Amino acid sequence: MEDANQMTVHKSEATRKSENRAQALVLAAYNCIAEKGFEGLRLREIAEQVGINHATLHHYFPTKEALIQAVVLYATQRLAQTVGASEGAPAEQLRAHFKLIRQQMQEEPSLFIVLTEVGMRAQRDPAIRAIASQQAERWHAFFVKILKAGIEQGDWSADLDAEAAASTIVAVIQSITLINTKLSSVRMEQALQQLERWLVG
Amino acid sequence: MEDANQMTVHKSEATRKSENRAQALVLAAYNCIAEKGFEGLRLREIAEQVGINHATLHHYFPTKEALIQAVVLYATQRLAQTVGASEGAPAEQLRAHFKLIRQQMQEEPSLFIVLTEVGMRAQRDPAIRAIASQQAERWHAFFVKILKAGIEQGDWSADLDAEAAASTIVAVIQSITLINTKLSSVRMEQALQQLERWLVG
Amino acid sequence: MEDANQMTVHKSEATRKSENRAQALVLAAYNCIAEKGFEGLRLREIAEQVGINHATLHHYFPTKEALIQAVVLYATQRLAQTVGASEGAPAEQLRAHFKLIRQQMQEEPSLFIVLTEVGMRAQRDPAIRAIASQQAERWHAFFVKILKAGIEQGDWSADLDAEAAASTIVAVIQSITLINTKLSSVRMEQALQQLERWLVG
Amino acid sequence: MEDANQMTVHKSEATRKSENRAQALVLAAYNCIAEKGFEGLRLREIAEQVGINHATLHHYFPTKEALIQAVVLYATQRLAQTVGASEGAPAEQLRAHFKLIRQQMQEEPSLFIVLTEVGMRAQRDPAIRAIASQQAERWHAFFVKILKAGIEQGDWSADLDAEAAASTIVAVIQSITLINTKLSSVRMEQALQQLERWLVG
DNA sequence: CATGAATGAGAGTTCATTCAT
DNA sequence: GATGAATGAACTCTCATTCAT
Repeated sequence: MEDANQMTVHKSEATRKSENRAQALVLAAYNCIAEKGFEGLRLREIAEQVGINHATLHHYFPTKEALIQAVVLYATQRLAQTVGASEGAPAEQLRAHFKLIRQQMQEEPSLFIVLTEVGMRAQRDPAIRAIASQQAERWHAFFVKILKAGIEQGDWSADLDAEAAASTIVAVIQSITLINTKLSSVRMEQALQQLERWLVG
Repeated sequence: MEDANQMTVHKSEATRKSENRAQALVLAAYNCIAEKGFEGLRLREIAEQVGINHATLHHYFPTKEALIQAVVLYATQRLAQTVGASEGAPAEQLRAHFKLIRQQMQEEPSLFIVLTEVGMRAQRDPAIRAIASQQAERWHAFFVKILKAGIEQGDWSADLDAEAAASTIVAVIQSITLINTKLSSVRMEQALQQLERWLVG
Repeated sequence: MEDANQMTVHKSEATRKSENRAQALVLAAYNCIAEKGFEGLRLREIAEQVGINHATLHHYFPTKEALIQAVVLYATQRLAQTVGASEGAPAEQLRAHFKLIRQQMQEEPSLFIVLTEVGMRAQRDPAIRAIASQQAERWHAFFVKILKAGIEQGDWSADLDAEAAASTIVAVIQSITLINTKLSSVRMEQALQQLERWLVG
Repeated sequence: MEDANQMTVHKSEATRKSENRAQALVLAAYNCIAEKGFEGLRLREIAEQVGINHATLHHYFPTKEALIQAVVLYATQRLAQTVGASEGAPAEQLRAHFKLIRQQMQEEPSLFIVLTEVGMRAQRDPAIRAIASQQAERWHAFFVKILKAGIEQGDWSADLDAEAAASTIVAVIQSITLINTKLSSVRMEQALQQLERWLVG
């Protein structure tokens, strides 16, 4: 521990600056993807936003792919922060979680846009799939755990298939930002509420 | 008259050949998008697959955008064919419809992949949004109609919000192909089944 | 003669239509060049303006070059119509001619624009040079004839170099439409008037 | 400090090399335009002449238009160098200036060819017009100044309209290279001499 | 004569990546 | 680490021309 700390402290000046810059690049790329999708991601633009030369970017991320993977990791981890913190009875947890997600969707819809982009890309890119599906599994497991606990405590009927219900929840949330017209965002809100009603009355 | 007719026939042969070509191009582009996404769509490749010079492609579709729009129209219309043909009692219709979609998903998952790509692109491209959202609305309306009929006939509780439930259904279906790992496709299957259970017991 | 006439008469229905169309194409090309220069001349556009298919254009003019040469001939001949019709005393003729040119420049500046384009192209294209320089010579000769007649009649000093003065006149007229800003068009008007003053007081 | 200076020197070496490249590209484009006009300007060819990849050209000039504007600036500035350096009495200045221009025309007729191309293009391209007309104005003003000074000193009659005469001079010079046949170049020489005779006897 | 279809050559432009400094 | 310069591969799109019908 001490060693690790010392090392961290020791390297901090150079390393932290480097990490900050890497993080700044990831953030800029993240925003760019939210706005224009992977299709619109340009390394020169990202570098410019962070205020460095585009060639310098390659010191932090050797290839475009490497930067993208960092963005994928960042996005999935941000979602993970939303997950897992809730407490209380299972039904209560679920309600709280839905609330958190609805908040997040309103405050920062870009996260869900990026996650959808990531999902599409994961279909084609195994490296990204590895990162994304791991996170999806974790999320799914989170819901399963709550649902099972709820079934045990009688919150839900023993007939409820926890695995299936968790899948549905994840599916709905994942599709939530797919279509972004005002009309559709109303639709998506309705969908989430309906899910809640089915599950937690 | 006969001559004129013959000419007409003659023309229609040429026209049909031309339309076939255009359709072949749309199909090739459709498959390409299913495989690699919009990001991986290359006009030269499409032309090559159809067996024509890439310049000839511009004879049928003046710009890449025009070709893409044709693909979007084709994909949404293919989905539309699945919708609407069902008969019987509302709950039965819904069940039949879910079955059709599950079949389609297994027989031709590419359709749903393309539709998701279209959904993403619709966020940024108004022309595509116009095509896609129109179709989404039609689909949503289709479910609302069934659900309302079912509520009237007592298939579902009067408490069920038809609009919201329809939104949920569309959301789940739309997200169904987002993650395509074998594991996840099991998940999506589960999600659809869960939906069915909630709705039609 | 009779034969020629008969042939002309005989062919007139088909031939005249054909010639009309060829003429229409030349006119359309002429206007296009006046607007956008040779650089902006597109066969498809010309054909469309005349209302025929672009492939059909090649029945009238086998190549783009052939059409351009026809335009060059047309433009130089239009200028020739302005030249040569004047009558009266030499100084009077010159004055009248300047007046005509000033009129033409105001009524149809495009002619002079096209002629300048032709002049530039003649530098590079021998076929065009042959057409254009022949006309320029004719024009120059026209001024020389007037000036010499005027010198004989005492309108101008015997010191006046008719050849040189004619060259100056042609040069000024040719440059007249080169720069087209409002300011410049004032300048060009001044230049013509100054020439007149020098020559005819 | 020395280090910093060295760095500055170092940088200037790189900068100078870069500027040389840019200048070389402008020169190559200039020559190309002189030979084939704007119509015949091909970026790949220019890059090849300078010995770089055509993509590298875009490092120096982001678009073709930018390169063209640089050529326009270069050509007008070269002409400007001829203008303005003369000394002595007005009539003498004018004579000297005509001599300079005649020299320049013989030594490097391409400058005048390019300037004419620029003039044509200025009609359609506002950005080029801004550059070119500014230079034309400067040139015109130069002649006006000389002529007015000459009128004051009695070199020319007070009747001479300095503005108009200056316009004529500019017009003649501008048209000088329009037609380039040997015959015509004799004509242009004559035109310039006639102008001189009218003005400075 | 007229046309839609097809083509080849080539245009300007983009962009991730590499490399010497 | 940082940078400007350079590159190659690929992109979409244009256009005069040809040809079968």
